[in-house]
Amino acid sequence: MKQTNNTKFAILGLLTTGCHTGYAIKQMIDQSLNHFWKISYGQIYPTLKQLVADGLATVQDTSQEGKPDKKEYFLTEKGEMELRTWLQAPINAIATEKNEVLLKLFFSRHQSNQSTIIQLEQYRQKLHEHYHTYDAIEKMITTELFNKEDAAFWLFTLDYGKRTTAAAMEWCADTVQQIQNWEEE
Amino acid sequence: MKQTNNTKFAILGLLTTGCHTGYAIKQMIDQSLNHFWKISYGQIYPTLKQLVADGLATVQDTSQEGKPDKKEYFLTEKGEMELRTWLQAPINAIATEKNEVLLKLFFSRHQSNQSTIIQLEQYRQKLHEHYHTYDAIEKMITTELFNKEDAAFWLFTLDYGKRTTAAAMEWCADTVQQIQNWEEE
DNA sequence: TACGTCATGTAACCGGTTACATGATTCA
DNA sequence: TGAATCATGTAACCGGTTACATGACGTA
Repeated sequence: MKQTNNTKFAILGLLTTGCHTGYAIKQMIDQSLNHFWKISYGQIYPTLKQLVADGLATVQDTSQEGKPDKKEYFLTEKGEMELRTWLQAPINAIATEKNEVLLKLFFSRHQSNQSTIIQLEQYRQKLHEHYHTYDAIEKMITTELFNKEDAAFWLFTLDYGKRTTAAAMEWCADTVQQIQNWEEE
Repeated sequence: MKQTNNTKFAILGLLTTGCHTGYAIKQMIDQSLNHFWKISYGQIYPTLKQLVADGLATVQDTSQEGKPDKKEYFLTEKGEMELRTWLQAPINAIATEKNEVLLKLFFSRHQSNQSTIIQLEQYRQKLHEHYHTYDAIEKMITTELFNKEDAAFWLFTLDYGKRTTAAAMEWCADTVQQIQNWEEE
């Protein structure tokens, strides 16, 4: 029994945010949803086609000046209803995120403490970069003129990213510290 | 160009923790690695077979009293080397974890604030349960006699889970609070 | 005899990425 | 003429789950 296909709803939702082409959807995902959802063209275009087939969206060929033609998709009423129904449906179990660093740490008695520390420091560095990305997106949303109603929710998702990333960074620092303390004994 | 196949290394690593059968590996994963890695039998058994084919492990049929026969796998020296090499290899980019709650929140202007709050509360409840699971595993590791060298690292991974979960729970509470404040204006 | 645990395995399916193909338009 | 951006699309592949099949052994 399958349950998810949340990607379909991600696209359904993005069609309400001013994105109406596969290309625009992809850009939006890479810019703003990147920290909790990502989709490739290999999914986007077939899904859009499917939405039309299911009567959840309509297409329309549009020619532009100075740019190639594009296909614009718009939600139908049925599509909007589908989105709202999904929004209210209870969430499934929290997905297990695969964490390569934790997996390595789990088996780290097989390597030197120094090697483990290097891994943790590298991880912290990456988390740090992520954190700054969140900051940058946050500034973009607050300064550029987006739909104000959407913006509040988008900032919430960024806050989530910042908080959990900050917690992970602290953990990194503390764990490195603890391993270093072993050495001194 | 593929990169990962970390699952192979997860199994390689688990063979050093006292697990020597596919069944035991599965149990270990469900009990202790569940929050950052999970593997189904559909991957375990074929992978074990592959490890032997690649000379990274050996098999041996063992009959037990009072239990069915089993196949015991042991790392070869080549297998141990493979594990150590992987441990020291730099981590790839941090994987994007798909978060259904954040996805819904992102589009939540399409539903009532009350519905959004319900979702967030349900999420917080699930995080809460996860937190208690971490606590339980932590107690198990500290009380039962495990390899002490392994135990320290295992506790680090649990600490990570607890800290990031705690941060997420706080975010939930604060976000609900903010949405409720809107109503009062 | 039926249930629970221990134990091994695989075929079908599915969500998703990667790599590739194509082509319009603009600008340096 | 060649690079950058805008734009659409798909076939091959892959990691992984699900559902199913099988069976030994102990215990109620």
